[in-house]
Amino acid sequence: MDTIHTSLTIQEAAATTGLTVHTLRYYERIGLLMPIGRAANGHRRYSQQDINLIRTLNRWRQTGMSLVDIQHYVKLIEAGDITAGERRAMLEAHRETVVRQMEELQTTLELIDYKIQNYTDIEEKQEQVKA
Amino acid sequence: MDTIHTSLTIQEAAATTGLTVHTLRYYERIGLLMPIGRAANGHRRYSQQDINLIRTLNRWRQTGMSLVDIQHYVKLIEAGDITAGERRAMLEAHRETVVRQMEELQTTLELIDYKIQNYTDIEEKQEQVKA
DNA sequence: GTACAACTTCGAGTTGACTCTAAGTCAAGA
DNA sequence: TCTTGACTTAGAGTCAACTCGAAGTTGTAC
Repeated sequence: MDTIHTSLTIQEAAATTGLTVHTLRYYERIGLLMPIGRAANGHRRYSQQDINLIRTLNRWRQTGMSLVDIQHYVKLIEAGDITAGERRAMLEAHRETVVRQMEELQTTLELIDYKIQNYTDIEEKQEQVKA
Repeated sequence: MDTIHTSLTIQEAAATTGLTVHTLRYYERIGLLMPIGRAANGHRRYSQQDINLIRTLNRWRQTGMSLVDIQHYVKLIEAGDITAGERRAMLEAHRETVVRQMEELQTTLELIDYKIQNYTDIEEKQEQVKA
């Protein structure tokens, strides 16, 4: 049966978000996700909105925001538009850390390229000796 | 006494590398750093070469290379020029992960800016209501 | 000569973020 | 009906990377 589902099971949610079912339940348990809707049998059903939120939170996670801070961010969302200013402030702070990370990665990239060149030179010298 | 020291104490090494003295000793203990030279009293003395290596390893760390992989990298350095090819391979692999991280950060940056704009719009609407 | 601070080792404890297990419920298929 | 497999909860276990504490040594400052 190819149900046109507007909501996803936990397996499907895991598949589309790249998290595991364990992690999805864990996130909900620690209050990082608002309680997810349930089917008649008690099983979780993830709405498209849930999925979008999870994708967003996952981006914050993967760029170094802690679970505690993300928790706070979600609380702000739940509290409604009145918290828009505070949410903006959080994102502006996170923006700074993202920019700093990019700078560090850029510097590291240059170091890597420099060292790769060094190692390549050494390898070429070794080839010459053999020849 | 302003000694012109060519080598640094563990405190000084911590200060210039941004690591803690605990972490410096920990790194040495797990074999991530080759044994550091000692003064007559048994205290560690970090040479400029040690400091340079620590700075480099710290870059690999802060861009996501695991301690186990860094350990391996240091072993290769200790083994000399013969390992240049393997070191180059490691750095080429790490280069890939660094580039991927940068891409992810860039995407996240765009999402952050989009959301900051959203929140700013909401805040402006709230100002209008008050006025 | 004794207090003090900085060092030493070794092992234990902590933190953040999962990850897994046990025990149980429930619906669909053979 | 019985098995199978996905789901549920609560709590325990794991892992990487530190981080700290205890007990002891040493070198300068008063």
